[in-house]
Amino acid sequence: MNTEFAPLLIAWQRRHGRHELPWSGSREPYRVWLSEVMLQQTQVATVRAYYARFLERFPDVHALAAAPLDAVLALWAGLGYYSRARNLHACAQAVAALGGFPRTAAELEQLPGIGRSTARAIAAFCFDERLSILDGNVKRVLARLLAFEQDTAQARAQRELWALADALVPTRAADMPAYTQGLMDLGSTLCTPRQPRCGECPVAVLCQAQTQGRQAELPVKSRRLTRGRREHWWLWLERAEDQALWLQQRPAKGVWAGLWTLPLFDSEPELQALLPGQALELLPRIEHALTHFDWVLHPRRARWPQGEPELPGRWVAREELPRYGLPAPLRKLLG
DNA sequence: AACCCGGGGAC
DNA sequence: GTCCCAGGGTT
Repeated sequence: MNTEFAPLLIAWQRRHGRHELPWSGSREPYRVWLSEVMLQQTQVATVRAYYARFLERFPDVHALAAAPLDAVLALWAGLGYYSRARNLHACAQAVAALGGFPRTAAELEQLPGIGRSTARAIAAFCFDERLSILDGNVKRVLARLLAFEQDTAQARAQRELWALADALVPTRAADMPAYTQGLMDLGSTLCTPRQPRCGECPVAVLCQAQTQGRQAELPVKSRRLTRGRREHWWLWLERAEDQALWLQQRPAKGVWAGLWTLPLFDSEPELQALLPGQALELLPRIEHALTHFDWVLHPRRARWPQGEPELPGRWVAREELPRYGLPAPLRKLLG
């Protein structure tokens, strides 16, 4: 098994793998790093447009390091997991100070926003380091290939999977890019969560799940989190003279960290208290699903005659909005 | 070890 | 609706 798997996967990747992605085949650390971070928990289809915009605006790590954090967040807005943007910026500055990206996974992993798997992906693609990634794709491929029965959410299972993954890497270092890409491509295009296409799989002959007909049962994942529910009232305040919006920046931690949003209130009376006696326009509720809770937002629209409300934030002119990072539901609300 | 962090694609 | 996604950071 150890010696048969990699050659089969590599040959398949070169012929049938994905070669048309914007970052395919790149060995430039900046481009590889940017793609890997954007692709964390985010699908290829979503990343494409963001990746192109980032490269255009920040062609290299020095351009990114020199940019204000707010400009990075504005460009990241809508992609989710905003700590990635903050860490991306901090990482760019660290790399610029170092004079370039480190060339080993161990060193890369010390940088902000680069964990074990991302560090190894960069090291494999750019520097041929013989260490395996372990993302969602690889966990699924390994669990099926080896009929790995443990709950992959458990720490012990993770440790074993890392060791198993490293035991499968190819002998020749120069094969690491194709091999690493092959793991991702296999998990993404054939060894899919549901209805895997085992008939086309290059390693079906080695696959214990395929032999046992248990593809649908593997991998085993336990964690089932209970989703909460939050409800807020959202004040859409427009200045009478020019329709400027009152926006406030979110704290550096928590949901929508660093993004700009309409003021949020825990109740309607709290919101109304800012505009005594004034009629509010009730807009349809917005239901926004996040990973850990469902968020119900009640937009209330009002005009502000002149001056400033007694709230944190600032007036933002309509034409200035593109320079601000707005969360996806607000972008939709404003149309 | 458990929890937090977005948004959307695919079914 | 549910599951998943080229995971990492914090507590």
